[in-house]
Amino acid sequence: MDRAMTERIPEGVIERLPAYLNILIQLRGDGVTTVSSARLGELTAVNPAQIRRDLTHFGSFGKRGVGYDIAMLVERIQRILGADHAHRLALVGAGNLGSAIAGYEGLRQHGFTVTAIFDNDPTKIGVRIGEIAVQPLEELEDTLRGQDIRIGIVAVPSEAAQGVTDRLAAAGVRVILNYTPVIVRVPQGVTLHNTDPVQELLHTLYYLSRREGVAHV
Amino acid sequence: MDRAMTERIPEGVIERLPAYLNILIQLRGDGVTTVSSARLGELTAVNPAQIRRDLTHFGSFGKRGVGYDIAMLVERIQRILGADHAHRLALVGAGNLGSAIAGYEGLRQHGFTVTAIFDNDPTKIGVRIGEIAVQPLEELEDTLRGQDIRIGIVAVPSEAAQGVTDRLAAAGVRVILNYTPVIVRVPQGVTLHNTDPVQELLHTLYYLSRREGVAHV
DNA sequence: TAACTTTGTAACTGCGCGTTACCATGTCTG
DNA sequence: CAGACATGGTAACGCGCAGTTACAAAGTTA
Repeated sequence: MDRAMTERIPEGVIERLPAYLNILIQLRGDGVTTVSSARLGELTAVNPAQIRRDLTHFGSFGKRGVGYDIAMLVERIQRILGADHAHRLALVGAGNLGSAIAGYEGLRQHGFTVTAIFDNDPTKIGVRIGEIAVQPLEELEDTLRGQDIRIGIVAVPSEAAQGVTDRLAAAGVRVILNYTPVIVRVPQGVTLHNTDPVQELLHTLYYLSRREGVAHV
Repeated sequence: MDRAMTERIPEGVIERLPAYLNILIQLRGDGVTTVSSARLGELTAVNPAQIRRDLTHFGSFGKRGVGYDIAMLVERIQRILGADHAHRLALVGAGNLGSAIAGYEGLRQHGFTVTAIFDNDPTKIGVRIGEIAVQPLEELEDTLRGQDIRIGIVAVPSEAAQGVTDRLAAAGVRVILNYTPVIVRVPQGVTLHNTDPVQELLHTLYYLSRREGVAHV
């Protein structure tokens, strides 16, 4: 309990927790109730000992001779990540990518709800995506102040990325997911996460040209 | 250059190369011709010494007292990654996400061209996305055999992910990008890359709750 | 020529990861 | 009930990568 407050948690651990959670939720959906670190290791491609050690950073959740209770572990990981309560998202950009994000099933599953969508294309204003009507970009600040939104997603053309990011940060957003390939700057205290599909493609491309039979997961 | 064949390149290096490339192409677009490791380090948030050392794995590209010639460095990195020639992509799933991927500007910039799009929704067959008409899923194998496609993108609903992956792999695809949250299996020799936006969200969420002192675990 | 800039590279450190090992604790079988 | 078996918790070790510092070599500029 207190360990996470005092002890420094390695970055890699925090990166793996969502992967564990993802698999655990799938297993729970299949009606499985317990899982061993060995089995979880197969499913996530993580060393079983590593999984056990990762979890001990936050306490001791398993039962020896049995494994981990999936429902309980899901709850614990969600609590660790802060995914045990709902989070509102603001989405900027109502194009194909924005629509894809807004309609993404997985978001709701983890308690994320897109509650505001912005675009500066007049033809898109008022259009409903899911249950949310697209608002003009000018209303961004007022809307975000009214609601309590701390997470923003940038899915606009590259040239608009920095401007949108600045406005989100100024409006109190604390986490920004950038889906454009440009590097944007954020003020201190704002967490930025970049997701560029092309960079991932280029990365895997290296191994394609090497054609090494070694599996790369 | 030959070193890359004999020497083992650390995984981290391969991950950073696309980031360098991305910035370099942006700089080139701005008309800049040379860049120092210090400047490139600022723009990519990577330590300058690390950049220099990364590049020495593949040879010595810089000029002392000057820096790196951007046009040359772009070419070299592209060659290292295998992005110096065109790659055809097959896209499965013509929904919002698929459309976003097919229309993504950054793909063409790096020599990627979506040359086939598949979907099993009858209302989507024949619809053009960009210049490509959506084909029924049944034609996947024949189309891929005809063209020489080694990269596939899976942007379908979760329940269809494994099936589509299997068919792509069987049709000779060597690199698969999975945009669904489910874990799919691939045969030996096929490189799999998973991109789940929700997992990235959950990851950043951890730091959001820490900063705000929310109780946990 | 002299001062300055920047790369290439070596050396050192810290640390996360993978692995091994072993005990504690639970289940299962006969 | 007793013993065999399965599994988590935890410690210890080694490896390799990242970050840093340092500095000589090579080029530029004045």
